[in-house]
Amino acid sequence: MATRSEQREKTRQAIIQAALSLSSERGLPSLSLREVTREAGVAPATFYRYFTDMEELQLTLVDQAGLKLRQLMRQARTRVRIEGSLVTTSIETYMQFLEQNSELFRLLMGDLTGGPRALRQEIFKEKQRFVDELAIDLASDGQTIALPEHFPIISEMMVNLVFQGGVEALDLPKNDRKRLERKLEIQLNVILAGSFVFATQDES
Amino acid sequence: MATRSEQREKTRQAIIQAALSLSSERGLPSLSLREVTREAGVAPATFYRYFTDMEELQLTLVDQAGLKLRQLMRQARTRVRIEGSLVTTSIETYMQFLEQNSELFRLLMGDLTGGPRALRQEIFKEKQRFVDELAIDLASDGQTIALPEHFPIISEMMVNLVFQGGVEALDLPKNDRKRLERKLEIQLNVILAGSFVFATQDES
DNA sequence: TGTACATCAGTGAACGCGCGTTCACTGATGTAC
DNA sequence: TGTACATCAGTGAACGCGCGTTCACTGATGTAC
Repeated sequence: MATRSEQREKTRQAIIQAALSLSSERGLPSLSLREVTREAGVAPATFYRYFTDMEELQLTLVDQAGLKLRQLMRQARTRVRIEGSLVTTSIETYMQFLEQNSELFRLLMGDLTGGPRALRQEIFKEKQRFVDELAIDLASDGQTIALPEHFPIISEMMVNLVFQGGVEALDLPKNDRKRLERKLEIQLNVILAGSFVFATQDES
Repeated sequence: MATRSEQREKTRQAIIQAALSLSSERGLPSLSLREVTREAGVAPATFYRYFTDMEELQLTLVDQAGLKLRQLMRQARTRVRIEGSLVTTSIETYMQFLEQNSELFRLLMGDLTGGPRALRQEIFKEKQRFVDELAIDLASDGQTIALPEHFPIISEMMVNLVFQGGVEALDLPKNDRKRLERKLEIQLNVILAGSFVFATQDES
């Protein structure tokens, strides 16, 4: 039935998924190899057919999370340019992603600040890529008015705030999340208003 | 020489310090009891004279970190009101604290987003207290102009951004930190400018 | 000050356990003819 | 299609190790008289 390579990929994903779902309760770094393989339904030794050690699995997870998030947000911002309100649409999309990929996401944020050094740097790079893309989109969308050198800075503000807000949202019940969405909206609008002021105040 | 209670306190602090300094390399949650006592120079069994388990030690560390940070920042903001520039002084003070207490700090941020649930909530409360205090200070300092209902929101923005920036600063060399300080300054000023706009735009 | 007793911070040995890692293996899938 | 052999995903048993926790103990500090 299943070809060898299909089966291989299936097992690989089972291990990754197991690590992901276990990591949402306790942190990634404190997961044991045996725990993960047990959750995945394979023998401990099987792990070594796919990863050299736990650290490699962690890096894989981070890559995967970052990739997925960036794809989704990029696409969201494209949609924004067609539909209208940048702020509202972006936040809604982000929150949707958050609900569907909460483990992936908590992992990304948690290890950004608290994990082992190597992991932190990897995640930071991932976040930076994300900020860069947003800066480009903001600069080219025509709605956002800011000093040219401020685009990377306000992008970073937005990403930091939305990410931080998002990760806090995970621990909240549904209706509190709506309130948080509105708060994020205000925050982003404050930033847009502020950057507008800087861009227009002293035109010589 | 040393009284019993002095000695007791000294050992307690040795354990706490050991956990702190070990936690900066790998996360708090993955520290073992034996590791900590080894680093502290006491027998494993001694641990139980001070804490019921590792979780209690973790909560102690978080409390301690939060307390120390809030004290320092409050005092910094008082100084601000005397000296002048809120933004510059606050950031400088914060960065100073960061350098002197980097472990304490990374711990606070790391477990805010990635640690076990109980720990996350404890740290979140700590951060919220911090945001509340800033909101009060901003509202009463006369320099900051914003809609009344925006004070808590912009306080949270500031705290989130500065905390996030700070924790990233820990991995940077000294001179890059200066650049980061300047970036944070711009970010806070953008927020202040933005909140000003909202407060003044449609006065009916 | 000196003596007898109480307190209690810190210990060392022991326990059972889950861990990461290795290795020779099994048996299903894939390939060559 | 059928047969013989190669590949290789997955395994089960075994290893030595550090872990958390317990317990009866030691000996210095504190207290009462």
